[in-house]
Amino acid sequence: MTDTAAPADSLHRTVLAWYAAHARELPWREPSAGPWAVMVSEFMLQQTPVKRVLPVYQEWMERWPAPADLAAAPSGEAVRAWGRLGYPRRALRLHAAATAITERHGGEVPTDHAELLALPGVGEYTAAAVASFAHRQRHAVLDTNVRRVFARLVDGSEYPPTATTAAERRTANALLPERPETAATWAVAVMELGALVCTARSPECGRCPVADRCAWRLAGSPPYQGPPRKGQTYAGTDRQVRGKLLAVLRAAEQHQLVPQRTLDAVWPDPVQRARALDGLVADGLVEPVGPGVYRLPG
DNA sequence: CAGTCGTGGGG
DNA sequence: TCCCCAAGACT
Repeated sequence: MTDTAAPADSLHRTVLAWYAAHARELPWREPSAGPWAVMVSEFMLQQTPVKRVLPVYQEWMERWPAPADLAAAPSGEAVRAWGRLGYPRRALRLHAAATAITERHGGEVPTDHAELLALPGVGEYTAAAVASFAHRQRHAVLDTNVRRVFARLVDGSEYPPTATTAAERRTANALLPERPETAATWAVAVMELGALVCTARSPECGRCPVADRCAWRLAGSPPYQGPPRKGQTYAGTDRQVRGKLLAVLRAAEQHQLVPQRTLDAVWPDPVQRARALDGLVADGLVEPVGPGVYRLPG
């Protein structure tokens, strides 16, 4: 045997061949893309589609080609450059991760999974993704795409459970090729299959290389039966107000101060407005400079 | 562990 | 139009 146990071997070959033929060309997958590039892309891709990440990613890497470059900039500049990607705390965490990498790891993105996990903004998924994609290590990489593919292919369910379970980790590990290099390509290949073919809403099973062995299809594609999946409410919430406030602050020049009344214009309810602004300050996304004057953190 | 945290595009 | 959801992390 080479890398894989017999039953999974055919599955590996099939998915890897599909990936070789259909993988998207993305900048963080180029041979020139190092661990930092992979890490930046992973932060930006948390809950944000590839298409919207691309332009911001390109500018970001030109401006801050290494962790030390970002660490040397004010955190507010990271928030500004983040633009409208959403969840701007990710920008703050990426800046904090760059600082930690610079201070604790000599400016090199760590290779060790536990050290990656210890970085701000790096959870189970991102640690495994960087270790796998950038450092070519053998890790189960469980993101929403992979979980959905395995739910269908292996478990016969249309959707995975709400939170990642031990059973899912066992499945992912059991299917992981032995050879690290193969495992790393397998991880990104399964993810790509979920992103392009085995999608959440309308999977294109006619184009799926493993449709013939998909447990969900073989069961007749039964509709999801679990508990109703949580819808994300947004309109009228603090999140929307925070977004509007931060948009105003991003639009200001770096050293320009924004007066309270400018912020007051974004939302009619003063109570909610104040709560949202306080939250942004507490999160470190906004810096109060003086009485009624704000800016992005310098 | 369920809630919170942005934003925009496609069905 | 409205609703879903997109390479999650943190509390």
